[in-house]
Amino acid sequence: MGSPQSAATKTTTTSDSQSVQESPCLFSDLSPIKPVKAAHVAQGFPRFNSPPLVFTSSRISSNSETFLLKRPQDLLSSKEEISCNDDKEKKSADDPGESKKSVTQLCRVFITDAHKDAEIKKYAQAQPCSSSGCVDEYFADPVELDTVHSADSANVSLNQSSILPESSATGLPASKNTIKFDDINDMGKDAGTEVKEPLILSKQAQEDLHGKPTFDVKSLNTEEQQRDGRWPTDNAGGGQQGGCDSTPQSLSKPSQIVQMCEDNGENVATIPHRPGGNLILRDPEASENQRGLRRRCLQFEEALLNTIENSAGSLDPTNEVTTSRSPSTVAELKSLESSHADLIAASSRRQVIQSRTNLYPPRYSGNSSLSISKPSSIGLHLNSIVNAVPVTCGATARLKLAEDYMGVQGMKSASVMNFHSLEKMKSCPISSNVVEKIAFIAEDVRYKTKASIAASSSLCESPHTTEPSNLLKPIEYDTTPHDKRKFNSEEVDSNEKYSQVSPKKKRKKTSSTIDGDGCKRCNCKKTKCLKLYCDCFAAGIYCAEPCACQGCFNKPEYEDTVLEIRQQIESRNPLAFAPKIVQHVTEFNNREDRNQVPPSSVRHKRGCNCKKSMCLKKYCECYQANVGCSSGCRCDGCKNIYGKKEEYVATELGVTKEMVRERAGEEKFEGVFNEKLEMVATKEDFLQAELYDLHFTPLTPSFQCSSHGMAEPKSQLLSRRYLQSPESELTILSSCVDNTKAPETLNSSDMLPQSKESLNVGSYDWQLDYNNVEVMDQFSPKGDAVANICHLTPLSDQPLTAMASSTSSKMREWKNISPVQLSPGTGYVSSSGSLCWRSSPITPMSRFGGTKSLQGLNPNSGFCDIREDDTPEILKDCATPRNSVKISCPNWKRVSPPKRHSRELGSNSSGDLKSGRKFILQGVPSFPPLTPYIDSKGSTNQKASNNEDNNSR
DNA sequence: GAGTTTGAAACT
DNA sequence: CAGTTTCAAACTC
Repeated sequence: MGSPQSAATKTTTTSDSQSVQESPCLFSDLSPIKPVKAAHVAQGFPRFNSPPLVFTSSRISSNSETFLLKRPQDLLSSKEEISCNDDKEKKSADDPGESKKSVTQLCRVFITDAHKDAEIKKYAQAQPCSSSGCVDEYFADPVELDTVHSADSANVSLNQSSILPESSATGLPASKNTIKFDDINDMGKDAGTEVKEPLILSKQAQEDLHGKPTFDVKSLNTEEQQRDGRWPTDNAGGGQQGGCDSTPQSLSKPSQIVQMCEDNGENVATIPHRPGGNLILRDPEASENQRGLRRRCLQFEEALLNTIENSAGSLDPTNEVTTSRSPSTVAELKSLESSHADLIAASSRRQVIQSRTNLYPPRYSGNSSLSISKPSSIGLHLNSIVNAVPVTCGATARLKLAEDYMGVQGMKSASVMNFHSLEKMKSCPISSNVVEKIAFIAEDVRYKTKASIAASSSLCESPHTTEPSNLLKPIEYDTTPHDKRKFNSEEVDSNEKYSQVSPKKKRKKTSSTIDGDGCKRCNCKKTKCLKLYCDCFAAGIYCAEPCACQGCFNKPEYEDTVLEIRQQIESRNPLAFAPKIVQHVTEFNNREDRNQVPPSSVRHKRGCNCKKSMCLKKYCECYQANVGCSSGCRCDGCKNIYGKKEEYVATELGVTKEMVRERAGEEKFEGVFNEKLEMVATKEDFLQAELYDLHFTPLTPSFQCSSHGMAEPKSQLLSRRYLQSPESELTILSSCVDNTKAPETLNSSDMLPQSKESLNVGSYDWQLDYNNVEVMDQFSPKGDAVANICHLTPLSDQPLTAMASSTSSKMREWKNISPVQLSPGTGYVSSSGSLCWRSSPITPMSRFGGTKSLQGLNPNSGFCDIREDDTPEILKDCATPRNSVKISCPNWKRVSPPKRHSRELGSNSSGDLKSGRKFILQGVPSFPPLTPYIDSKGSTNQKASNNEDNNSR
């Protein structure tokens, strides 16, 4: 696929990113075109990613011009070196034996670097930095954006066009178009398709407006100049990328978001939405305002975006694609309305296309090297958050495109704020709740990104994002000295402490409550916010201003350390960061009558252990989450106002039995199965709950589903270890709940839709896959599991067919749900994010690499884990559920035996397992959706799976 | 705001 | 796996 020629410039440095060669071309090309991956994975991301990249590059360039240039190259050229350096710097990670770890670390490092870069950028912005800071908000766009590339010009042109219709259209010179085409050709199908329309449009526009290219030209020139100054060598790569990204955002972020949501499968559907974005362009004022917002968001987002892009190549492509497409559609629409609009749109597209073309090549090249790039995306939770934000935004925003657009930006900014400054978030119209959710999602995303990063070696995603990420990351990397990484160093602590010292500021009892920013306002003094004691850390978000923590390392600056610690914790407890609160959707939801998930369905995965508070105070996690106690709780004298443990158990049993019976009757399962099913059903509730959580918090969902649902009842051991941890996600749920205060019902409703969506996307097959995945996960929760899953690929399993029949109904129901819901960033992103997360560094990458077909696979990572738990339980219940559990228990990540294990397990209890799976599927319809998303993301999963195998081990 | 209580997280 | 310690939030005054 020839990494585009242009790309060669950058790629040349990396000459060999192994994976790059493989996937980069294809995927890179495809990814942009193929909305599937990109869209799925990164829908939310794309916006952020693209723009940030551009901006970041420009900004960064301002701050550390040379660094940026060099870094990308260096990074690309020699990831290994970087990795080595990182390792050295970071720690003792140097252990030669752990090449894999080093890789992951590298990825992380990059990510962290990206974050750091972002931070630096922020600082730079704060500083008088010439162009970036001031200009950004207003004129800056042109300049910074220009640096970014065509995107900027596009934006400018658009803006100007709105104001001065003439310039925009003509602005895009034919030469550019030609270039674009070339690049596009290189890029691949996506580019080509997109480009064509834009070209036409551009031609028309040109005809209409003949030469007023001045504006465009100027913008371009300025951009080029800046590029030259800043990124002499990297111009094509980073700048273009950024430009591409930027344009999309400006033009059609809303549309993109929508697309992201809807397009889980593909972009096509999204196109219609795009027009909205175009419409925005129509209104000069609105566009300008948006610009301001965008710009701000971008600034904050930049770093994150960069990372995101890297991580989620799919996203980038989607963005690009959307932009390209949107123009076409937009142009059409506009043609109807006004020639000016057409011209503008065309020009914008042209520019975008150009940027793409330019970008892609580099990206591709970068992709090859991308393994590195991945890290960028991953970055920290915060980064992920940022990334996630878009997704979440998409989810939330899907409802309101235009509004959301703004809101989304706000969200993004907010998410960014989490990391950097929450203040901006406030400006955003979006509710704090949304922001919180986003933040959580972001975390998930971040993990995804990590995974993607890990996968960077893997082909798929890397191509698109990789380059940008690489560029950014490398730069950031260089710029952001390793010092930060060494949170170990006391200096950092002291610094942070002093910096943060504003202790107890806000804390005030928001306690668990999350700020609009998503900040939990922790007050950690000894843990440096690197343990689960820290709400922020547990939630996967960076500590922010509101926090009164001392010596905090949970900051973007210390992403590396944060990631490392996170991994450590996850290694101990894969579910440590999974949402604590889970909702069972399965059977209740399955039935039409039960459309509403009873509030009781929401429960704490792990359950509380209250002895004195009687579950009537916030000491009780259940109470704190506004959920009732469940059978998983070990509390004494439970008086939880949201639901007593005893009550829950009683109802659960009754419900489960009924459910089992009905299904048994319907499905005609054997009596033996019925018993097992009952067991499963009880567990399923937990699982469902988990699934529910997943919807809210993609990252953990899988875990939730898997472990708790099934396992908790049986053995807390398994479930707990796997599922228990999930605070972050839970927080999301809790946050939602808190916000509404009728958390259960609301959440359930909300969650369910998402889950449904996800299910829809996933499709029945997915569910099956998940089941398999679960099994797999049990063996190897993380990457390995994924690989296994791939093999299993669910559908294949026959039992699945049976399952399908039973579950299919549920699935269908879910499917009935509007795809849009599914598309929403939340569920979608979250799922992916969760997956990434789980798999976290290791597996995630491979997953991403996978292709759509792999969908099931991707979800695997996250879902697999969940399913694993679930299935295991089920299996355990039926036959030898614990076997699976045993496998999983030891060390999910480590174990990760390939397919064999899963199958073996299945074979062990083959009949049982199958039956169990079926049941599970029925019970856990919600899962499929999630997985599907993941799958979509994971479309690359298959590939990723391959990579995962490599990466994982 | 300081001190106490509580239960989760971490450690052994 | 259980018990203990540590930790930070929740709570009280």
